[in-house]
Amino acid sequence: MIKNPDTPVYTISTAAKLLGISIPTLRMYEKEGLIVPFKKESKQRLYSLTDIDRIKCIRESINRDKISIAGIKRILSLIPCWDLIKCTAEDRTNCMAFREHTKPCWDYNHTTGICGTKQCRDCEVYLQFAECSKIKSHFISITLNRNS
Amino acid sequence: MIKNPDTPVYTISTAAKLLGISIPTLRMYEKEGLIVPFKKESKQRLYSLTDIDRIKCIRESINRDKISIAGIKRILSLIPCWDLIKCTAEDRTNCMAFREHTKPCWDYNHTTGICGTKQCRDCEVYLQFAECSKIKSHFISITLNRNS
DNA sequence: GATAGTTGATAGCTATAACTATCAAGTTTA
DNA sequence: TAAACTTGATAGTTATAGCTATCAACTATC
Repeated sequence: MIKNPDTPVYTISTAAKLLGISIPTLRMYEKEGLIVPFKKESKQRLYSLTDIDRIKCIRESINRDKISIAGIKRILSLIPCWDLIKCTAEDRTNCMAFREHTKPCWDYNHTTGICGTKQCRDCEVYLQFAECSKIKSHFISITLNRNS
Repeated sequence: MIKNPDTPVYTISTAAKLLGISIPTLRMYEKEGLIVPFKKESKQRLYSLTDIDRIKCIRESINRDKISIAGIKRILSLIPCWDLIKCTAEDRTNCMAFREHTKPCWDYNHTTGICGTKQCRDCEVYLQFAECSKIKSHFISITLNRNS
């Protein structure tokens, strides 16, 4: 029996039911680069429990906090991925996710560096920031744990 | 002849003309906590050249980038003010701007710590992030200059 | 002291972001 | 092999965010 919350198990229809939203909405979030569901070879999407929680968080930002999707994308683009996965200086200068601030790193097509070697869905950057509030607390720990 | 771009010189009507927007819009941005114009004793507002540029930047985020005002507020709330002005640990735990992530630090009523001693408008945190793109580049310099 | 600007506040407009319904074609499952 | 899903895509709906007009009262400026 699978208990790992990161294992993709829910089809798009069950995910939509669990969240109380429509299927096209889930596809839109994906097209906007907010989520990266698992995809079978047949292109069928599967969502994990963490995915469901991530989408709940996105919906709270949109509905309760009135943050637009473009706003969420910019916020996610601020995650210091280069620091988490320890990019080389060369990796960084070649990386659009490092230079821009329009969308999350996992919405770029990475070919070089560490990002070229793994699926963004399985990357610690994606996994670590499923919850929205983690972003600020990450910056707090970065600044406070720094030895200046 | 005054050349300092931070000196408040423009009335609200000239600021509105320079930006091509209405006066109520400028007052709304202020009410939302996006800007902190100088106020004379008579409550009359005065805007500096830096203020004008700051508002231009806000308008680009809203109109071109489709980021909502609530989204801009959350982004500005991520600025590590505690790190810039070197808050004490006690200051931080008492500070809502440190604990929350809903609006910029300069939109809180600070009474204790360093923030209780000066006007937010004159604070380096406010002055340093007049330009939107400065936020990500600040995080970049924090992470890259860290001696781990 | 009269004209032009300011203040805060309320009410109304409008463009559009977020979402859903529906489609034909393909895939899964029993 | 049929029923129930899925896929991507387009077109339509709706709530509301962002903005403006306008108000009476107050303040600046000449």
